Order: sequence, then C-alpha cells, then structure tokens
Amino acid sequence: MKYQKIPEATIRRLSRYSRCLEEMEEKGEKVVSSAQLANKCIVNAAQVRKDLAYFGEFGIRGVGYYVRDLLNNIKKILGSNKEWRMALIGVGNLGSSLLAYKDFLKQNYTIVAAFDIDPPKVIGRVSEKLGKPVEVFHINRIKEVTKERKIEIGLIATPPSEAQSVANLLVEAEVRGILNFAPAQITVPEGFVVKDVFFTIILDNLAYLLSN
Amino acid sequence: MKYQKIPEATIRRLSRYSRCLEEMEEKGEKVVSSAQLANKCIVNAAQVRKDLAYFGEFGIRGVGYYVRDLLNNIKKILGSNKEWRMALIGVGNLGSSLLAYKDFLKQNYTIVAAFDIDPPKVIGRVSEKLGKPVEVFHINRIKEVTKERKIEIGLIATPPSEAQSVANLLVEAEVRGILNFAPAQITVPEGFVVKDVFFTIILDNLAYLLSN
DNA sequence: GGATGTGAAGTCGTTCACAGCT
DNA sequence: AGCTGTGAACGACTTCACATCC
Repeated sequence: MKYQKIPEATIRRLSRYSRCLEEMEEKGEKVVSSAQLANKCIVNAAQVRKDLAYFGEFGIRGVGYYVRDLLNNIKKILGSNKEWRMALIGVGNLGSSLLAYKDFLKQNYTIVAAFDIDPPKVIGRVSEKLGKPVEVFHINRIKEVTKERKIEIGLIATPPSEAQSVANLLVEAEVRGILNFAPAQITVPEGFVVKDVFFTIILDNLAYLLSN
Repeated sequence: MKYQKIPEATIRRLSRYSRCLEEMEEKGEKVVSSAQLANKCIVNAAQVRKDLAYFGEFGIRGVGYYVRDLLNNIKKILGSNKEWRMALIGVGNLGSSLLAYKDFLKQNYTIVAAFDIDPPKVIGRVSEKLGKPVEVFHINRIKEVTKERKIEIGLIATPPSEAQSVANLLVEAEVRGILNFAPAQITVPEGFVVKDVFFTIILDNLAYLLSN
C-alpha cells in the first residue's frame, strides 16, 4: 500500500483495539474478525480494516486476525510496547492527585521524578505505585535530572500561568513529549509534541449536549 | 442561516474561545476580531466565524465582536452559564483524587454527593472546594439522593468492571450526563450522553507521535 | 476601509462494495 | 464460503474568497 497521512482518529482507535484485544487474550480467544472487533469497539468493520491497512497486512483472508499477533503489532505501532519514563511538574493539588492515582498509568508508563518550585513543602508525598516514593526536586534541576533519568515525557500540572514557562524548560531539556493538564494554550517548537487534557472542555461539551 | 448539523469539534472550540474571552475580559479588552481570537486559539479565522455562524450573528461588520457579549452568548450556547450539579461514583484512588482536586472544576460545576459500595471506609474524605465536605453515600441510595440533590451529571471513577453497572444505575436514576473515567466501553440508551476520559488513549497517542 | 457572514472549493476521514486470497 | 484489503463513493469538516454591511 502506498503511503498516506494517518489520521489522529486512527491512532486513538488503535489504542482502543489494543485494550479490547488484551481482554480477548485474557479470555483465551485466539482469532478475531474485523467485524467482531468493530462490534466490541463500536466502530465500522471497514474502519477497523482500513485503520490496520495504514500499517501493513496483519490478517488472513477468510479467517481473521490472530489476537496475540495483532495485539503485538498494534503495540509496536503505537510505541506502547516500550517503557515510557515521565516527569511530573507541579506537585500541587492536581499533581499530587496524579502521583497518588496509581491506576492513572498502565504498566508501561511510569513517573520517575517530580518537580516543584517549593520541593520541601511536598517532600513527603509519594507515588504508591510499586510502593516506591517519587523524589521531588526543585524545578531548577529539571535539565540535569531529566537527562540522568532518561525522561521522555513531561506532565504539566502547574497553575496555568506557569504552564508555558515550564514547557520552555522541558523543551530546553529535550523532553519531546508533553501532557498538559493546565488549562492554558502552550506552544512548542517543531519536533516536540503537546497533548492537552482539559476537563473543562469535556464538561462544557457534556453541558452542551445536555442542554441541546 | 438555515439549519446544519453542528460538528463536535465546533463545540470543543467554543469552549476554548470561551476561556480566551474570559482572559481578554479580565485584561479589560472590549472588542476582538475573528483573526485575533483565532490567533490566540491557534485556529483559522474563517473557522472562528463559521463556528459562531452556526448559532447566530454575534459580530459587527467592519468592527469585530464585543468581548463580553460574545462570551455571554457562547456560555449560553454551551450551557455553561448555569450551575451543574454532579455526583461522583467510586471514591477509591481516582475518585478521591477528583474530590481533592478542586481546580478540576470551574465555578459552575460542583460535586454535591459521592457514592461507594463501602462508604464507611471513605467517610473522612472531603472536597476542599469552598471548604465543604462531600457526603459519601452507599451506592444503593443513588436514586434517592440524585433526585433529592437534583444531580444532572455522574462521574464514574470505579474499576472498569463496575463501570457499566454504575452507568445502568445512573440511567435508572435519570442522570442524563455521564463522564466516564473508567477505561471501559459503556453504553446508554438514547437521550443519555457519555463522554470518556481515557488517559491511556492520550498517552498512547503521545507515545505514537514520539516514536514516529 | 475593514471585518463579518457565507456559498463554493478543497481537504480529510468514513463507509461501501467487491476483487482477491486462504 | 468467508473474511481481508482497497479503490471509489460518500459525507463531514475546514479553508478560501468575496459579497455584504457597519
């Protein structure tokens, strides 16, 4: 198949297929058709096949897809087959919630360091994941520590007013991926990636749908 | 303008315009052009005008939009000009994070009750919002309490295995809006609305972009 | 003059329908 | 016979370009 630009929506769906396939594998199911998977994820069967076709041919005509193989392939595509090391910036209200909420992370995403402008005030807080506390450093050690701990993703959980300057620090430290929880528009240079998690937008969306 | 179906994306952008306009209003800016607003939200100026055009004519040709008027109009469209009363179901790890994270909510979204299968174990936990604790009820009182407290939105923060049955209870209690934090596919009847907040999907998306 | 509101064009994503394998 | 893989049709969203109005 010749190259095409891959829609964002396709990537999101792959993530959902991934979760469904994990469930199926646990149940011991060996083979799945695009129709079955589509049904489970509430999408169109052709959509499933097209999504997969962007990346190769993973199925067998007349049969379907081997659950385990497909799962492995999708994880490889998504990059979720590797360990991702993350830093949390801003250990306030939201930040410490994220540290405490161990299910926030699937196995392969780990917070390995945290930063704040006032680390002493928060030194007692820990992640419960694996029972291991997460060290909280002063924000001015961000470059040094991210290097040392091979951090690839930063979680911004500061007040919105600080979000852009924290993003700048992450860019300087060559942390290429940012998950932004602060309700502020932040911009980064080419080659860096920001994904926003704005509860407000989702709630407003819900409010709109409820109001008609 | 004749009726057209309104894209979801338009609604999400309105929410962003809303936040930008609030900032502008605080700064005392009176008038804004579609180009300025677009610039601030990183979208196309025609997009801004088209988004607004779905709902009416809010601008003045040759001038632009009055910040305050536009903001009020957008809030009215979104339904974010009213108070929304919410219930949290599942006061475990994630749930108590949501209770503790007061910035999670803008002024007009309030958690007014929480539910769990084991309320005594969590009775001590409170929301810090306005310093008022949030009462935790046993899940079997959900119908009664949502009625009494006029709850319109439910936040599902249970383990994924319980998400669908909790959704069923909310439907039965005529809570029409659901924000689902549990990584599980849930379905509801016509007339009800579910919005998912899946951190995993967003992280996988980030992982994909970083892996190319 | 200058910015809005909007039909038309363009781009992107989804669904259909069927050829091609197993 | 059955299900995948995919070109083509369709539909949805975005951007352009300009007529319209202040």
